[in-house]
Amino acid sequence: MQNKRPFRMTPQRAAIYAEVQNAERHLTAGEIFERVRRKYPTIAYGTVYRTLHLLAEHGLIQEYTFGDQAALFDRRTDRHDHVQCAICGELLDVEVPIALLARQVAEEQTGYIIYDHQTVFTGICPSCQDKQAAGQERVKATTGNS
Amino acid sequence: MQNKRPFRMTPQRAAIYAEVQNAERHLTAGEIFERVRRKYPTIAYGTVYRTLHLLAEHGLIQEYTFGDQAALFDRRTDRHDHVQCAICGELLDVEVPIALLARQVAEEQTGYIIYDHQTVFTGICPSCQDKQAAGQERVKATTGNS
DNA sequence: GTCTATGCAAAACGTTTGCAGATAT
DNA sequence: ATATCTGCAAACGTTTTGCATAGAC
Repeated sequence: MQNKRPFRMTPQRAAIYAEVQNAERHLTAGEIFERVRRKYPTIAYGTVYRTLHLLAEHGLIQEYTFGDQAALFDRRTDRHDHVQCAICGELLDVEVPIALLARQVAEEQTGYIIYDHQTVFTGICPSCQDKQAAGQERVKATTGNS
Repeated sequence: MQNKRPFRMTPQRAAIYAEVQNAERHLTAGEIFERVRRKYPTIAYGTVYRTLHLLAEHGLIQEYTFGDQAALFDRRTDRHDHVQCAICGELLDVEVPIALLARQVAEEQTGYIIYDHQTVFTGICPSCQDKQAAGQERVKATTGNS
């Protein structure tokens, strides 16, 4: 099922892979490009994209696209879901064990053979909840509203 | 919560809305543009995009982006999930009633307040299952494999 | 010597935007 | 009159691609 053509782990590719592994969060290709460029100032955008897709094809990283934003790359290679804050955009991993039940329902309804799924929860993160609460206080303190 | 600035239902906007309503499946902005252009040959891409976003803001249609493909517009305005065929790309609506349980789990794990979610199931549609089966037959009939 | 990878630059793609003229209230 | 809407064209951000050079096996 996987592309088994031999591929070389060149220094550039290793650096790109390392950035994904060491990232504190999911990064866009552009962010990875910027970070890798610190060590390889001549690296090209095209190389970064080609490498990220190569790594994803070989199952070493995962690529996600949420909404109309730039694609994000994830060091995790196992299936998991995400929550995203509608205000600040923060994106977190989350484990929601509903796979079997949900897939069965989907298969029965459609006749498809389902082998994967992805859920994105949208909400408000704790930090933005606090900011909202503070905002409400401020509104109450001044006037009703205009 | 909704933009209540008055907006005019111009002939162009009505035509765009009608195409989304009458579509046999989810359409991209480009497809909607092509279809509306049959009646309004001078309509501009920009008008189509602006109108689709306007309609979505007012809750008259919904916009989805899956993977890195172009955004799709849906006449349905209620929450529902989707299955997509990994081979032919067909995209279908599906109803998977796991909302409350899944959201609770996500909220507990992250501290977020969740108010929406979207699941995309990936699999193989009945038609592509048949084609695959036929392909397997052909392979067996000729040789083991090269 | 042959195949693969890189850098560069241009192009492709979907989408958004500034603006002047047209249209509606 | 005043505000909104349209068409046009240019710009935008992301991603892909062609090609010549460089490097690995």
